[in-house]
Amino acid sequence: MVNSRFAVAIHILSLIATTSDKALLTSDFIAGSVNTNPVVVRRISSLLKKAGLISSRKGISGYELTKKPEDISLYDIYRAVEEPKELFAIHQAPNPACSVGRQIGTTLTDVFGSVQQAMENELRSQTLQSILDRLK
Amino acid sequence: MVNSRFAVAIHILSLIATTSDKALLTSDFIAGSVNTNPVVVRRISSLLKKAGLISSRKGISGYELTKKPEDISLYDIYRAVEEPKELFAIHQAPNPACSVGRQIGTTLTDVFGSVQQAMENELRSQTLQSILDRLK
DNA sequence: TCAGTTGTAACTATAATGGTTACATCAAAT
DNA sequence: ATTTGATGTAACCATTATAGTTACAACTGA
Repeated sequence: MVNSRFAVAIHILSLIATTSDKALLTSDFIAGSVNTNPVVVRRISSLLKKAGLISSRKGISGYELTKKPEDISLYDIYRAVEEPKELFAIHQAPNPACSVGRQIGTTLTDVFGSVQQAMENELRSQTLQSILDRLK
Repeated sequence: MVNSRFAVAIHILSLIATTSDKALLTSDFIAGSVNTNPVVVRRISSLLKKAGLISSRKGISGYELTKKPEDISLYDIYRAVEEPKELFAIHQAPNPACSVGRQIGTTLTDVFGSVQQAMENELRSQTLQSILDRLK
């Protein structure tokens, strides 16, 4: 497998959304639920904070959502924790002396772009609230 | 970037489809167009061959498509060269003592599955022929 | 002042990937 | 038959991404 940051981010946000006593939500506590190291939680929380999805203050325990769960799409979360890289890489510098080599780059950019669009549209169609509904 | 096998596979198949003199299609020649090492080409060709998309014979130069370009979907190519792994990984062993931890696994499997479906459907909707059309 | 927490830098182990060398195997031309 | 040139594949290396970990500065409230 490649990368579980997205999954962990959703886990973290779900915990925050469903825990009424916010002071319980230390990175240690969250790490216990995710089953990882507290620093991993703080690292991902830091990304979610930069993206404006949660708030926290140094020295004080507790994280809070800054938006309602129905206003946080999975796309928002995805963009918060993933590098803005493409789904599929395109090999560098194909031979411009070859007809295929000359045009494959832009062609693949277009095609891969439409695939990525399809994926991102699906991510946009679901929210943290949809996740919470499924958890019940 | 992560993985350009898919892009290289499409490049290889496009070259095979558009080259009339099949004997020209050595791994060396293809590598010259892709701008990589011939072994990389043979490695990916081997996967395409296992998937039944092309044919070749040891000792004889030349690769050939075994199907018409309109009958090779991008999904077929994708499946030929990518490990059957999920788009997003799910963290292992979340805490079953926690309500979220207990249910997040199946929830994420469902949600990520629908996202992957969306992506794969888009891949199924395009073929090698659509790529060739764009190359003109 | 002190205990507990977040934020972050730094290091490590692991895994995936692409490039490379090497070589066995095979087919066709000579 | 020998030689030449090709595919098929194993093996190794360098690079990169990731998750886990240790360490510690900065901060808050008791």
